[in-house]
Amino acid sequence: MNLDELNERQKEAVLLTKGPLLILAGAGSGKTRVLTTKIAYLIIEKGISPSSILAITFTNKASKEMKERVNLLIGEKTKDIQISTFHSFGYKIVRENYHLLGLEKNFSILDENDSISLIRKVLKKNNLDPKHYNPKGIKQQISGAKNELLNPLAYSRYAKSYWEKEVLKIYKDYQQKLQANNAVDFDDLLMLPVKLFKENPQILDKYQEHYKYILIDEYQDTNEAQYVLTKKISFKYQNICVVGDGDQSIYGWRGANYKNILNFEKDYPKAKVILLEKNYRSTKNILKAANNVIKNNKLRKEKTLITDNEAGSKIKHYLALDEKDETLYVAEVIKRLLETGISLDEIAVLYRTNAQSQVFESSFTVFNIPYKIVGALSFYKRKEIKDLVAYLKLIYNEKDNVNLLRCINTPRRGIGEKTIEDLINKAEKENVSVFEAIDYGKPLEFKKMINQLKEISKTYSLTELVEEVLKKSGLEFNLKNEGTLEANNRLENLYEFKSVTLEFEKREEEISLESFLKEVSLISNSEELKEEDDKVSLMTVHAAKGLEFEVIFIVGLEEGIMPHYSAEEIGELEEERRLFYVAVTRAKKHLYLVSASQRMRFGEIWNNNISPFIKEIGEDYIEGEEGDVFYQEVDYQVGDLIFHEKFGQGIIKEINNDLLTILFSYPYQMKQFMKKHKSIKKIN
DNA sequence: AAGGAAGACTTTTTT
DNA sequence: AGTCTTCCTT
Repeated sequence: MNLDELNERQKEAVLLTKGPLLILAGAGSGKTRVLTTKIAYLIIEKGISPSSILAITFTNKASKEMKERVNLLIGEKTKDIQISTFHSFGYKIVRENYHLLGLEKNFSILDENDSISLIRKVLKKNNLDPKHYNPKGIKQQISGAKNELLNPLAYSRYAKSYWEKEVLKIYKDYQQKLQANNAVDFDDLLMLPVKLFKENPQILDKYQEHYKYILIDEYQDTNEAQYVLTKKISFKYQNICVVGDGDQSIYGWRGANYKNILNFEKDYPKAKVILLEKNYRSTKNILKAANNVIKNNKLRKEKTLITDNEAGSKIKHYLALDEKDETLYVAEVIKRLLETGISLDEIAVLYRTNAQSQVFESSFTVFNIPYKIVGALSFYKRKEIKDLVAYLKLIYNEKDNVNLLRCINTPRRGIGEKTIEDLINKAEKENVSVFEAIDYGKPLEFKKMINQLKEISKTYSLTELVEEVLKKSGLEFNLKNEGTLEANNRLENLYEFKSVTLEFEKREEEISLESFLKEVSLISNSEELKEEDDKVSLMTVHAAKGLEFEVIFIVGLEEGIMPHYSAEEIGELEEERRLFYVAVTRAKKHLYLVSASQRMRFGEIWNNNISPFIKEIGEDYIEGEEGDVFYQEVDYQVGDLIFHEKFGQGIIKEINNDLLTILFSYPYQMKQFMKKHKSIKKIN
């Protein structure tokens, strides 16, 4: 194998195939290349069987990319390698051993919202007021416990405060409900395998023999459960290679413990450590800015990235009036960049919270800038899709009460609250599932329908099953009848779901309701919006991790947004700084930072200060847009004549603060511009 | 049981 | 500001 394209350190990391290895890889230092090359090297040069390699990533996107890149190196053998996310790997183990974990074969996976609604039910049953016992907060608490591998018993020893003791009660009930539903939640997918291995050493041994070579990406983001899981599997052969960067640890809030990376050498005394500090991605300016920012973190291992790349242009900062102006600025710069030959897919806009995407969506639509939202409110979280999936999940696992309750009266079929309550009570008394408890009236009609669909699911294809569900359930009929714009939209989404199943049937070898539901449950992002699309990417900084773009806009750089107002302790603030660091290091050539001095939040206007992180960059590497055309302040009046580079001559019809409404001649008509927009000039 | 109105809550980030 | 929940009326 030709390793000439790797630098010495990278080569070393690839060649070291035996024993524990920690690769501390700075941003843009080619760690994915190292990982994929290493996998190929193991197979081609070392003759390791692909099936004995386990490569773990955090996101589906990352695992998909790894598969693609390994595939380029070794071709179809790739499919024998276990490349998956932690959760997906956990699912595999649980499925292979369901009987030892108190589950039936067709167990369901409850997503975040399913879990929360289950907690709501537990609260209701215990007569606890959801206003006082915030279901989401309790979910987080339980989730935190599970990530620390605390089952209710262990948690009872740990729980000290009044609040924790209250949570404990709910946790216990919640676990029971899960069991009764023949269901697991996301966290169980990590926790159950560990439980399995603790209780069954011979099974652990089987997995240890199977996966002799283990590679883990983004190791700084592992939580206790993930840490213990991989430690157990790798313990026998100790061929474990982990890659990470403490400076990019941004998942502390979901239990990630970047100390796992610091402790690696303690866990594996024979561990080798390789440092990758050479950056191949960014310009010197961008990299120096990033270094300057991150060095303000006290709780870190010293590391300085260097690059041979050119100095590049300075980072730009623009102070927008408000969130609308922010989008106008970005849109304008994008238009300008396109003229210099940069293409849309080389540009990304990064923000702290999903909610910030909305303004960009509307502006980009107006300005005719094609965009795609990466991650975010996904297709699968839409109401109509969740309804449809609820039917599928119920068909697959009739004990899944959560999904039964979701669809039993959706669309409305005259099964009201009282009826449902009676059914739940009956089920509880008889110790059966709600589905089983149904024996008369309208619910019985529903039950018969589901049973029919069950039969259908045995012989029909997935897509045909979906069609039947849409027909028999009345989902389709009701939306068609409604006829509103929104209903049509929902209907389209349901039809779109058929292309999801079609695509799945084409792609996968093993087509079953089971494998399909697994994928739907674990892929929460509507990720594949066709990568090759030439569009600007909009995403959260979290979603941007691992990606790179020629041009990056980081928007909403205000105190309260980034750093987020919820970050109070020093540790949390440092995580916000790492987040900013991750954002900055996504940029290859051009980096634009934008803050808005005013922003609408929760329907209120907020005045925020500029993010302190911007000052940390250092004056040498950043310049304000003040000197730029964006800051020409001209006194405009209604009736003034304007010249626009594209629309020609126009006249100001209205002035609203900094917004001009200008009437252009045919065929352009009325358009609105910010006063300081560079494309317009006053004609004297 | 359904539909509409008032009211609460949201927006941290993901599997 | 927009969505989701709960309450109230029919």
